[in-house]
Amino acid sequence: MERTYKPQEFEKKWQDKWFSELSYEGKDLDETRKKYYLLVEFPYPSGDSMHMGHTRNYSMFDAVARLRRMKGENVMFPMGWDAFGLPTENYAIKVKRAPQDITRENIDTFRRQLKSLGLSFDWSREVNTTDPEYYKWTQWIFLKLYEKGLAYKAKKPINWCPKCKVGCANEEVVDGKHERCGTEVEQKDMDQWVLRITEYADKLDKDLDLTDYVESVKTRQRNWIDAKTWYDVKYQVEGTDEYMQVSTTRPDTQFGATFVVVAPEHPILQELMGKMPESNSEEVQKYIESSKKKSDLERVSESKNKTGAFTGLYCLNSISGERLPIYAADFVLANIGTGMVVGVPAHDKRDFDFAQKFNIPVIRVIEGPDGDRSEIKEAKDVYEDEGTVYGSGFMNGLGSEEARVKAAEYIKEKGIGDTVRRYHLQDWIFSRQHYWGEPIPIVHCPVCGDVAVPEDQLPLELPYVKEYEPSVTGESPLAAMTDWVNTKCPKCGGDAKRETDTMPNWAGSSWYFIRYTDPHNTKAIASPELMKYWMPVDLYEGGQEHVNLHLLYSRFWYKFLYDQGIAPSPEPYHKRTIHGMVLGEGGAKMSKSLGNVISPDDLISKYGADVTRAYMMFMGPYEGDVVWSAETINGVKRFVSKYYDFVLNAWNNKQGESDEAAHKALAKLLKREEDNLLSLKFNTSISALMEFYNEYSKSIFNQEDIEKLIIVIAPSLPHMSEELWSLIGHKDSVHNQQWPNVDEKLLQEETIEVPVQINGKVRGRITISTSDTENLIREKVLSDQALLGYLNGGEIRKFIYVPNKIVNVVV
RNA sequence: GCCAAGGUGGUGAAAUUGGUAUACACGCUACGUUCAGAACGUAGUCCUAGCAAUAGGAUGGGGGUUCAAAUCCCCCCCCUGGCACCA
Repeated sequence: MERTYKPQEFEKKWQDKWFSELSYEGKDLDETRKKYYLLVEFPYPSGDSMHMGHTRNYSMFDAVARLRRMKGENVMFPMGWDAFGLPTENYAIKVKRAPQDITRENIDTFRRQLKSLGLSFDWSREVNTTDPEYYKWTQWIFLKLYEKGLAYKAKKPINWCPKCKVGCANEEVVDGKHERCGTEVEQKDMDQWVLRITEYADKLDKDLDLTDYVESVKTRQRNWIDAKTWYDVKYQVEGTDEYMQVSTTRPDTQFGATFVVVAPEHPILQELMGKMPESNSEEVQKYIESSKKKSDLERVSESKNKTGAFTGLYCLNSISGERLPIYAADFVLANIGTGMVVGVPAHDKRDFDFAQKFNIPVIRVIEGPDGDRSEIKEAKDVYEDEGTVYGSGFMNGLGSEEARVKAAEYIKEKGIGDTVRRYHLQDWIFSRQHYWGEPIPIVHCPVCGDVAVPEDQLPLELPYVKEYEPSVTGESPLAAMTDWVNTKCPKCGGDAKRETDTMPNWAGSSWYFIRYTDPHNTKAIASPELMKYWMPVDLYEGGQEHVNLHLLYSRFWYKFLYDQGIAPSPEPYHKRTIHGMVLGEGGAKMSKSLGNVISPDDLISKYGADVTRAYMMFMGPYEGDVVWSAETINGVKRFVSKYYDFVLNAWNNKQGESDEAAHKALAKLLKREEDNLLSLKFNTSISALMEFYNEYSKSIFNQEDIEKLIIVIAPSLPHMSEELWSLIGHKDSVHNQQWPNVDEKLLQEETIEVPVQINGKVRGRITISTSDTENLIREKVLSDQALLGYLNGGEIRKFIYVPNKIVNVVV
């Protein structure tokens, strides 16, 4: 049969109408309705077309936005552009055009593509991180951080390509080599701006309890922060007045310490060099030289085979009083703890490996389960868990945790050390030696030092330059712009130079969700009333690649603004969920080089926006990766066009009363759609529609039910729903209709079929009334001849009836 | 090594969270429609035995709890992501 469903003939018409009437605006300060702030990660507008991943994520959440609006909520569903960054800069260098112009064109493409999917974004709130009116406030937040001492300058290593003579971003370094030329990159120390995120590390960890993120996101945030209490203790070097600042997280094992290890690059080794016996100092010097040549990768890959050098020196363990030999070894890292570690071979695998190699004794001090104190002879016996402490003086008999408390008291009392909070999370290096980012609003004055650009001079605009390549000194291309660089000091008026580093691409995305609440405000990042009304974000959906850094950075900025009395809540996002990826046919990542990229434009012109969207939802569960299949989309297309004909036929054959079964099933369908979409089960929301169609497409419906047949598909098939709505004579939009309240009575069945098991095996089913008592059901089962056959006249030991679910008879 | 999420038909996947395993869709098979293809329609499709009714088996493997396990507990295997000599 020829299908009448021709989406190309009406989708554009409805999109034009939707977007010209701005019907999807979230209404500010509307206290009559529940507000719902639905945030999807904004895209990086690359030079290629929009990705299938965007298509899928946005389609899914557009259904949620549309459903919630129909349920009467005041939904804000905004969109914008995260447009600073390297891909555009590299492309600009290649084609010798301004990134500003390229970005504008890319955004136009992306906006057109999003609109051609019929996504109901609130375009009146569009933001663009590269717009000076936007980054004015990014710079303003930076100055606030600077003012509060949370932005500071420090020498930090950057990746330096000696061949191209440029600094490169981490993303440009693949396997230790510069992506562009294949040369091995070096580390070069440069003055850089750093944000003191570690100041917020404990809050960022603890306040995860205030949120409703999916558990895996919380875990990943916690692991990334990895906050630990360290115990730094001073050990005197025997025969000298030098002290070693040794660090551990397990002071409960201190009495098992049999040696001390220093990272080879640690400066204390040079200080001790003169005190070492000559043969030892030579050996240590040689060891330091050789380990300098090793890359990080080599260090790790050799981890099984420990290396090191004995200094010939000993120190006194100030907790146990033991005399410990001091070694230099590169399995200890200079930047972890104090770079000096106590070796406890019985309770640390690495220490054990080292002790074996250098014939150092192994002393056990923590009991295993059931009081196990057996000797540690092999690597597999090493006991790293906690337990009762023995052979440890003042800590004897305590559990590991209590022992640590005791140890902390002890070292503080004796004045030999202290506890320190340390994190895996490092302070955030905020400088980039690139052009396409927000200029850092600082002026370097030879008299006054670093001076903040006054607020009324913001935005500090990025000037157009001729060359976008980083300069041969490793500085940003802005350094060559002498007109721009040379300025006056805002404080003393003397000659001064501007900071030429720019901000990382994480900057603009760290607060965009705030700007959406009040995107055109020229006086503040957003008005307090609007922030208070809309924040926090109710649901933030995004990719797992942003779960570590972006989430942490944006929570950090938001918490900082909260502490300044600007942001209205301690956390920016109430809930955070993660989508899966769309993979190419066969399961490989879609990429230009593999040639397996599917363009949303092609799909929309071939199948229409609704089929594309519904297919994206149907492919698989939201959190999982899905594999593109050209064949499967036909199934969805088939269903969508059949449903279109079904509604039109139902309209032509409509009666005063719907078939009772169909009427009830429709009520259930509305409930299922609502439940599925709100719990992000997009795939089953589409199957539910298919099931209903398969069962009731030949049924008779009345006018009211036909309208519901159209409303129920409005969230997931918005164009077709709108078209059908107008075809049956409505002038207003289906998307402005109320989502029907379902009569609970229609969801209840009076009679149902329940399976009957004999000894756990299904042997038949009986029809019961939902109000039947257990006794009545027992009678029904025992009077069923077919079921009696299975009982074999045996004695009934147990009769189980789970109301409305199942009967099990145990014989 | 550690952390996280998984493993269900030929394929993508469902399973009201302990209650009829495999819904829905793809693919495949047969028949029909069609000049042909595409598209469409009807029927079938977890495995084994049987013409059939039916019986037995099956959710990575093994054990356990329970009237009842894909789901809960213990051990093992495999795939995917992240972190990684973090003391």
